[in-house]
Amino acid sequence: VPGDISMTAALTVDLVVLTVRGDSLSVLAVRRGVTPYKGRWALPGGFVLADEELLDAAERELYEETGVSVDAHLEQLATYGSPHRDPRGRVVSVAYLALLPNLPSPKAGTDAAEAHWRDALELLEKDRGLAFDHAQILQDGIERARSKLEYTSLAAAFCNEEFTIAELRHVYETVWGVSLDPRNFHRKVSGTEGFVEPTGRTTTRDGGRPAQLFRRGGASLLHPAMLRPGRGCLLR
Amino acid sequence: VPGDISMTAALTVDLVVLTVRGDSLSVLAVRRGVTPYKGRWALPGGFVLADEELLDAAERELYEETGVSVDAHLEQLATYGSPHRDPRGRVVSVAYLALLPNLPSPKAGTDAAEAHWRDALELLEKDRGLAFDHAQILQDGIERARSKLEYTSLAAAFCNEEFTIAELRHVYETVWGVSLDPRNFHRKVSGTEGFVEPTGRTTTRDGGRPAQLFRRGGASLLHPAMLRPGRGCLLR
DNA sequence: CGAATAGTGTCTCTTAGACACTATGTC
DNA sequence: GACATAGTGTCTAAGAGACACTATTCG
Repeated sequence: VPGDISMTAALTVDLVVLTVRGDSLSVLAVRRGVTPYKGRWALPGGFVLADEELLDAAERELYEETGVSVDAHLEQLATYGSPHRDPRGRVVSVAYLALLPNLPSPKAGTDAAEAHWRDALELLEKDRGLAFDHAQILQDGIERARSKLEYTSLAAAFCNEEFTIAELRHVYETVWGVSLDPRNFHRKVSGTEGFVEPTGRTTTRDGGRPAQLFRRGGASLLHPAMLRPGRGCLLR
Repeated sequence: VPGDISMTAALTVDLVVLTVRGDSLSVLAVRRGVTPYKGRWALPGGFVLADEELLDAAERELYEETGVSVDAHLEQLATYGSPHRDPRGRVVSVAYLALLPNLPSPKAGTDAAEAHWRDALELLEKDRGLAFDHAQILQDGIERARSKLEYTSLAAAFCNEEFTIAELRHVYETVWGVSLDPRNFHRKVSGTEGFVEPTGRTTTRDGGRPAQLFRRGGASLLHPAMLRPGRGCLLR
């Protein structure tokens, strides 16, 4: 390691794991059992191993907390390295954003740390603060997810292998916190080539007329974009 | 610093400093004087000090290399931490993206390290490789800049305090590597509230009819977006 | 049958893009 | 005047959003 005035830091990955459960955007949170911030909610995460890639560390933590190994979207969010963000010393955290379908078994392969689904917005507002700077990280993760729904096909990462258009719409409505016209949404999604592919099968799990089932299409960037409604001509 | 299987890493910031010079998108590069990668081009950067914020470290490096302290856009790009990206040991680099107007004095407050403007795309293709993983970082920085021009008013960060619509258009054309219709571009920019504000002054520096001068407007997000032309219905 | 959800058709308004045309400076 | 660049008007095609209407299941 090079010398001079350099400095070393401990290196962690923290995860913002989002899913849609019922009508709420949920995030995976753990209750801290040790100081500092004992008893407070925190994002799951842990130290990067000596010879480990950052992304591998994130995947490992995700697996340890949820049992999920594939089928999840995982991307680097941002890095947080304020000198005193951790009272124990200089700890730099590389945050990752994961988007998951609503899992049948919420925390299958859980080890000691007990992970819980919490309403993401509620966790931000109440509970007078998450541990460390995790409120900021969560806020950034939510905003990233919201904006990526606009111009990518990432919303499908919140759905199961097979899903209906209505379920996909429910993802948008929940993440954005808005209502969308079902008819326009249907026309838009089915008209955007590569967004979804019909499987030929149908389901009646939502009642009413059977709905076609779709899987994710090949496109990752949407054109034209699926714009969030209710924004004026410009924003800050 | 907590114990167990944790690990510490040296922490650096690297800068992707972009500007538009003539008809080329240029990036600030330094020629390495020491091993490893001696004699190769690299992005400017350096170690984070013991009690320093990451953003402060990036601002400090930017100032040391260019003499620029304000008026520049500076944002975190991504973090690169492969175990062996630096042969000297585990070095994690937090990359920042800076967008500057074409400076009258390219490297005013330069210290020992000599920084040069290089054509960004040329540097990526020729020169058989930048040092470390800097080609990847540069690639990511360029792509970030390109996509942010679409939905933010960031293009004005490449211009001086006062600029003409044609100069702003030239930024888009250079960064995206396309040609835009001057008439439609003018109508679009002047019709998007908050993008630019007229100063009342004019200039004839481009020849022809005098052009109005503008300054940056209050908006940072553009609605509707300024979409890159020549993209089909979807990508990738 | 009625209730519920799926999916289509149609209309209007806004915007992108193409391009004719006018405006105002320099040589 | 010729030339160059600035800026406006107009037309067309495509997408967003509103919403009437048809389709297909369950009870």
